[in-house]
Amino acid sequence: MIINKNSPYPFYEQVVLGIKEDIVQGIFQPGDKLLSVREMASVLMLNPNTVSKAYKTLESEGVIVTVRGKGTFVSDKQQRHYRNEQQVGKLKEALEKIVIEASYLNVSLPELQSWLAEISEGLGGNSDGSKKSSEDN
Amino acid sequence: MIINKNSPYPFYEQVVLGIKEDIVQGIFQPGDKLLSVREMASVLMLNPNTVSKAYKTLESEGVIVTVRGKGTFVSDKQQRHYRNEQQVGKLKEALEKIVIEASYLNVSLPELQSWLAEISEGLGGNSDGSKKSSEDN
Amino acid sequence: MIINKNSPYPFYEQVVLGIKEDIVQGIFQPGDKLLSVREMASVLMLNPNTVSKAYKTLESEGVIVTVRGKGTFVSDKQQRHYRNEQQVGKLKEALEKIVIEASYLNVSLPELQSWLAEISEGLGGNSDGSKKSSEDN
Amino acid sequence: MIINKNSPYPFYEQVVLGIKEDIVQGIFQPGDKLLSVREMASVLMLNPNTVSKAYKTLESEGVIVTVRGKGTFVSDKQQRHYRNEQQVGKLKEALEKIVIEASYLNVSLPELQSWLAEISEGLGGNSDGSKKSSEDN
DNA sequence: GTGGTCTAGACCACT
DNA sequence: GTGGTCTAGACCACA
Repeated sequence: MIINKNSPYPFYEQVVLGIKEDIVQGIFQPGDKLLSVREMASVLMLNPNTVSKAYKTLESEGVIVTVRGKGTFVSDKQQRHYRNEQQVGKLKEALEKIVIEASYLNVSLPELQSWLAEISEGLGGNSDGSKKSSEDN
Repeated sequence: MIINKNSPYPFYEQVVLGIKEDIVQGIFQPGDKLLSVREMASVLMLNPNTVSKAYKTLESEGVIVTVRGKGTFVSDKQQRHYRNEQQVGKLKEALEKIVIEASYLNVSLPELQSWLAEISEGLGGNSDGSKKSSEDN
Repeated sequence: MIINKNSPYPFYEQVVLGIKEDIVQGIFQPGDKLLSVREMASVLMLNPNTVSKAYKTLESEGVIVTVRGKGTFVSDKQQRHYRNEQQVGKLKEALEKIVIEASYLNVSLPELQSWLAEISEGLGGNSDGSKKSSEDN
Repeated sequence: MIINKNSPYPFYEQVVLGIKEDIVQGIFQPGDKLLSVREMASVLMLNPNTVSKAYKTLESEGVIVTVRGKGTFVSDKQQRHYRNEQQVGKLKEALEKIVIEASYLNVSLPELQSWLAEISEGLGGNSDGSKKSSEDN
């Protein structure tokens, strides 16, 4: 995971997304222990408060669970993979925004579609146990 | 155009997006005069400064042009439709974020693809003169 | 004289400058009669109020004089060519601003100097009677 | 930096220019942290919003970068020193205006040239590390 | 009438 | 602490 300090996205959101990405890719499996807030902060060169906020966000979304005195773990699949229609709505809205912006940047629909396929391919929605290398994250 | 006062997006960004959407849909044509800052503010129940900020943002993106003492107008297509690769990169990144979130919400790739098609259809990249009713905005 | 309706400069200032330019170039001589406000407005496709404001500005600077019932005339040289140190100060300040901006645009000093020479050449500070064609103004 | 509250230039533009000047003179170096919006506002006796607007303008020009929650910093030279021909055109136009006004104030070309040399000397396009005192600002 | 600038003061997100 | 957003209301320049 890399934090882009010049990104318009807040650091903590980048952490949230990065961890989700790792889980989607199967790098992290349910039950795996995450780095502690301090370790993660050290690795990413962020303020521990920032990492803490990210963990809290993930926990509120049910993605991870914190066990006092033990650490933070990736929660079970069932717990996270429920379909919140409200959030689905937001997602659709975000996609709509992208389509409008794309139109302004001369990015065609087929191009968007190919991006979509390409990204999905890259993430590899593999929910099986095959881990991917994460050396450069 | 409706401003969602509970949205996490700033009002002025919603205005920016809304106007872009109207232009993409052909409701606004190049050369058309937008509502004045005050009128728009009144219609949307926003502070004129907020609308002004949106207009300035759109102007800096080349979407509209303001003529002092006259008003604000939709600029010519040629002027806005250049392809800024940096912004295209951002767009792709945003799409990536969506794919990850989708995976989390149990939204499948085919579903995303169908959304994409559906949204594009709805906007209808019609660059001809046929205006669409704006009732459904 | 051409009014650039997309220029950041106000129309009336462009008119002021344009007339001064014509006088500097010798197209207008002391005593010459200017177009009436209405004629000038018609020629330049401007609102008469705008031209009127330009004329008033020029008159307050002593560049032209208005004779009631007769029209507006270029004033005598002596009257206009006095050296107002306050305005000279402003001029110097404006030049300073240009130098700073130039530095930001990678425009070197020699380049600025050559521009200066070139522009002066173009205007041709000819105070003799030789008129220049003004067809394209 | 001094804000002239009687100047025809907007405050925020004066701030923009003043900061650029400081950078050109080497008082501010790439990476240096600017005063916070509130501090600068306090020092200049302006409203924070006005300073904020200046900072945003500078950021949009690539002169400075803001890091959320951290502050505002002078950006790297490479990032800002690209040559935008459109802006160069504006610069030339501004110089032209000055030449015309100069002619009206009996300021000769040689005098303008000496001003130019003098100003450049004063700013001293020193890109080395030698800071200048800012007492005379 | 138009948009542009400025102020004062509030609240929020981020570090 | 930082900057970002929003409001309310004032004044000005321009057409």
